[in-house]
Amino acid sequence: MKSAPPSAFAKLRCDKHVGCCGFKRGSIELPIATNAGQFVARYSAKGLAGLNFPANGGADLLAGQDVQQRVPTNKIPTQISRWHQATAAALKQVLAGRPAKNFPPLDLAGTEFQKSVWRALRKIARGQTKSYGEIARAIGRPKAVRAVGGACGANPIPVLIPCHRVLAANKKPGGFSGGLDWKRKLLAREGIKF
DNA sequence: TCCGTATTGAACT
DNA sequence: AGTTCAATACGGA
Repeated sequence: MKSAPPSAFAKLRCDKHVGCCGFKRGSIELPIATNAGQFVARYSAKGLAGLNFPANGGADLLAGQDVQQRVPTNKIPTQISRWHQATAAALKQVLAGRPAKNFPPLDLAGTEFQKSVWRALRKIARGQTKSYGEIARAIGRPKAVRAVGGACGANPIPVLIPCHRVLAANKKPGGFSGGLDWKRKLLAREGIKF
């Protein structure tokens, strides 16, 4: 038996109108089945633009207001399929506590400040942690400590951009957009105790 | 402009 | 060891 085709979930977001298939303005969402549930990846024409944790009651991301149209599997651009394979592989590696490689290109939408924070987050290796203050110093804004927390919370691609590796200065867990259980789980998989 | 925040460190019980 | 508090940068409304 073949696995279920992603077409049941693949949908096209379009800023313009129904039938806009150029993928220049819209984005497409694809599921990733893991042993921790079904994640949903969102792609723009430039790369991976978002990653959502498994929704408890169902795929809430797919119910977004701006979803205009389902996309048959064979209409998914081969480039996005390729990115999606890389995303799925990288996600599963991180969930297994292993370093991820072969990232898809990331299309990060945010302010310059947020993007600089996210860049700093990507430099935290598997199994290591940093504090919000350390991130603030790393980007040359030593006093923007709380703002770093805000940028972490606005991280559109959790897990792959490892915001879970940021703890408070006193080694308390801080917060996590996907819920602290996820943060603890991810850190535990990397052998980090706190 | 005002408000909330995934902070921090010091000064207190 | 827990609590309170001010300083602080940023982003959304």
